[in-house]
Amino acid sequence: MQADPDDDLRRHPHPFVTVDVCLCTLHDLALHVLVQRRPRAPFADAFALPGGFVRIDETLEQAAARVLRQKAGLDGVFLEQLFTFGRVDRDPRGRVLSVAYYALVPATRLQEIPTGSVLARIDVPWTGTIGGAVRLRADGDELPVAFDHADMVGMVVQRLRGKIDYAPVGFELLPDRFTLLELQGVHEAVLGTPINKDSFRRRMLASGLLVGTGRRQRGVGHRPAELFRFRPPRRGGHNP
Amino acid sequence: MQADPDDDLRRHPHPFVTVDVCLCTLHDLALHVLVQRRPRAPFADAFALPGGFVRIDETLEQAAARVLRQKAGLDGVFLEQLFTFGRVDRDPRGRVLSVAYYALVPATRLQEIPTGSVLARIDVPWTGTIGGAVRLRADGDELPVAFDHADMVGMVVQRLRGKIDYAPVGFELLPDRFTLLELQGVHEAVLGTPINKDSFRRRMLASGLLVGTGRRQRGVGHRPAELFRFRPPRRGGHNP
DNA sequence: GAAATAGTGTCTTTAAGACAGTATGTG
DNA sequence: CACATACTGTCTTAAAGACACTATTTC
Repeated sequence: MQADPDDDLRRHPHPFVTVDVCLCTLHDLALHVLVQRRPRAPFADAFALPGGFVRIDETLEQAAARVLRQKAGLDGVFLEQLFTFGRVDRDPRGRVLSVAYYALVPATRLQEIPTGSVLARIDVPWTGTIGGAVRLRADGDELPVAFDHADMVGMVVQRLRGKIDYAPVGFELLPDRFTLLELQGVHEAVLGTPINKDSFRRRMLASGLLVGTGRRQRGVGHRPAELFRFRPPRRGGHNP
Repeated sequence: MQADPDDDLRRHPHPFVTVDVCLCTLHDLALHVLVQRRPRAPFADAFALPGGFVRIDETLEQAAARVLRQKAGLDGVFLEQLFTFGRVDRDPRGRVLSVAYYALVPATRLQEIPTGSVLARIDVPWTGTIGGAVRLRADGDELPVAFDHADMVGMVVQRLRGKIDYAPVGFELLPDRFTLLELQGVHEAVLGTPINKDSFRRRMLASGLLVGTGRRQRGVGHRPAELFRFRPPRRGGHNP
């Protein structure tokens, strides 16, 4: 941005800006996302991600956290910017940009979801990190998705797949204490492919991100596994 | 976004949106970025990335491409969205969000840079992919950087470091034909660390991204290396 | 021929995959 | 005791790093 002839655009109509939050969790070993039925046009009766306009006095991250609080009753969860969607015709009501965020929570924190909201299973029709829109299902039926939100959720899956191998995001989808097999289940659900158990074990234990609690599972019908806890790395970021 | 009480915000003042473009190239085996001296306040005489307001009828990517064309005379270069910066006080004139893009060009396409523009060397004060602001230098002197643009450039370096090992971005900084050592120089400049030559060779030749032209370097004072060309992968995205 | 980098071949090291075998809970 | 998964140890395989050696150009 700089002072130049473009400046007079400030007095012209300019785009509106919203945030949309893709709140993901793991359920039945599959990624799910929270969507809400739209009561009116556009896209009446279709399902949309929770979102809202960015206020003049809040940052984008604050706006996303506010949406999460107001529409899902959640606070203090993993929240990260995803991408800004700017197709000219993405909202038929006018020019609306959307800064998409994604949030990750363990299923234990989504026991009661607000009325009108649905936890939809994410169906990924591509492999690897190719990317593209996904389909959403509830009780086996495909849900109609509003706006470009199917692209947004698709990009979340793409981002998670690219990130889970070197950034500690898998833990965000699990409760405080978890077994190695549960963690592997998260990785497999995100990546959409089975993982070699032995090397996953070794890799995780060698990563230094896990700290064993002395405790074990109870009542599992077989030898109980040790429960681990996530230990955040010393400094932020990835430092190879 | 959805129809709810928030809708009346549409009639309230809402943020302006700009795009800023971080145009990077390689010069003297170091990453450089194009910045422009600001003639007036705010940040008068400091250096800023080229940018401009997003028009009501263009996508974000079109806006970034337009800025690149108007302010650097470039067309058809690698261009990708980076991040959207939304600090409330990032522009003292008012609430202005900025969708940052980064572009990559070979130095050969930046022979003549516009007057008022400077190709500044990027000084990275951190290692790995930790991230954070960078410093810019021209002729050894540190340049004052306007707005949050030092953070933007820092995030470009962070993104490139995370991406260069599995996505074909290194080639965008080289001319059509290049030697393996030149390609290694690009990777080393981006990563900020030396790379094992033997394994880099093997890795690159095994990647299938290079196709040898029969031609060789000329007049280099030693055995000339073969010139390679970049062959884009079959499908988009990364598919492990 | 000296200097400098290109390019080849091979040994070592490290991480992943495969798999056998033991351990320890529940029923 | 049967069963299921946890956990350990070892062999194999694949990729990276190290390094020695030959090749080819300019000066």
